[in-house]
Amino acid sequence: MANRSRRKIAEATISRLPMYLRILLELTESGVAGVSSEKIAEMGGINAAKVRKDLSYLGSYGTRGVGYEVSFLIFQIQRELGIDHEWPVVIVGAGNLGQALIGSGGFGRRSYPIVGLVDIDEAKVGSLIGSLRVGHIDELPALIASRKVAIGVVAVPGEAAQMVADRLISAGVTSILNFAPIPVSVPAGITVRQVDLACELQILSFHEQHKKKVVPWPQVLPKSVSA
Amino acid sequence: MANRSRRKIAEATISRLPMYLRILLELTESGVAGVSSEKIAEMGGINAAKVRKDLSYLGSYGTRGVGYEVSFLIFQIQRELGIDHEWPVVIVGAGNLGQALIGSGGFGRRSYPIVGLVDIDEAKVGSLIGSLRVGHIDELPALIASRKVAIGVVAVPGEAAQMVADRLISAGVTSILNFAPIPVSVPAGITVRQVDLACELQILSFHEQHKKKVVPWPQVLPKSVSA
DNA sequence: GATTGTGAAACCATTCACAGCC
DNA sequence: GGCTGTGAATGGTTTCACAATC
Repeated sequence: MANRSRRKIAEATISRLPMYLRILLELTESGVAGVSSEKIAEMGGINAAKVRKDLSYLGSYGTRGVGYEVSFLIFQIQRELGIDHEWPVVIVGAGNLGQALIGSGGFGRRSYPIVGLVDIDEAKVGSLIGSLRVGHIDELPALIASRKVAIGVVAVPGEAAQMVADRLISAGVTSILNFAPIPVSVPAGITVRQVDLACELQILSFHEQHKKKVVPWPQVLPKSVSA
Repeated sequence: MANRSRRKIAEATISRLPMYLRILLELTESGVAGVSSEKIAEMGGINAAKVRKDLSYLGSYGTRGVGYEVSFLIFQIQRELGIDHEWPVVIVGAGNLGQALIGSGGFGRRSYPIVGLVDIDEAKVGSLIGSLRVGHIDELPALIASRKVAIGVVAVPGEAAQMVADRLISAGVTSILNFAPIPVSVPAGITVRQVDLACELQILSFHEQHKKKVVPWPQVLPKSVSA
């Protein structure tokens, strides 16, 4: 409630909010109640001034001379990220990747219940993965409408990605998380995020190569957060 | 050979090189030989001036009035990314995610052969995943030395990530791609990239939430590339 | 006429440094 | 004394706009 129409949060800050949230949840689980920007910075591998500036976008929720209250910050970040309520998601593609996303638990736990898993392959339809029954892709419109799904996850091979995205959108989804290596195009108003696992490897080998040639040894590259 | 000690490539540019490579490979497969910055920009969902500036870091390989030669650009980008030769990788963790990374093919194909898959769980050791035998984590040092592995992939639950990273590093790896939701800390000289699948979802729900409240409809958010 | 390559301008993000507060 | 919050300084990225080239 406090911060409706505060100054606009910088895009770079938004991309770090999930990291802060992860760190704070970790602290909470270890029973820590208060934390300084210095400590958060160290845990995240970034600089303390950045932490303070980022957190100040949420509002002035720290106490000078003391630090931040962990549980209160968690609440504020969750609210900002839109996860003070749940976001049911549908996964298209019951292959290895789809299964990994379900199995990893990172999705279902905390705010993103997986309410449907569908595939185009008749052979997979009806089988069970974890406690989820694999549905047919034709069930998408009904599923999305009945469970009020806003976010669809594309976990299919590249060739099928555009088709799947189109079907998700026409079924009513307004955001897409795409794990296929081919970007999909979408009409205005639909948000897409593209995750390419191999791309991360390429950036890594770039640095690896140049480490050897340019800076022989003691260089600390910042840890990077995806996106 | 042409561009040793050209001006330093911007970090933001590096993060887009994998995208350009993907686009160019796609073009090549459709038999297209020449391309303009405009076309690349359109396919990547970005602005043409950015494409030109990015590509100019590699050298002046375009022809004014004409455009770029696809195959030559591919060669240059691959060289810059360090994938004119192969980078053998080891994956630690034979769970769903490890299997998905192997199965997706995006790794093994093109320059990153998976030369080892190990797990700490004795029950999994010895089983076959695709054509790979699952090894025991104790085999890491031998594997890394004999196959000259520089990059290790961490695909284990968060609790185990730091331990796995430490073992990879002491076995001789100098870069780590971490899929566990907990960042690992490493000594200077070791490069880490952190990929958090749930983090992408959180950013998506942030935009989803604010789309409704702030910008009601026609807004095109740029597609984003992970990292 | 078309398209690149690149200075210069505009914009955004990070870091510094310190006043303000506990 | 310790730590936050934030203006100001710095550094990096994107976009513009146009001369150079084919």
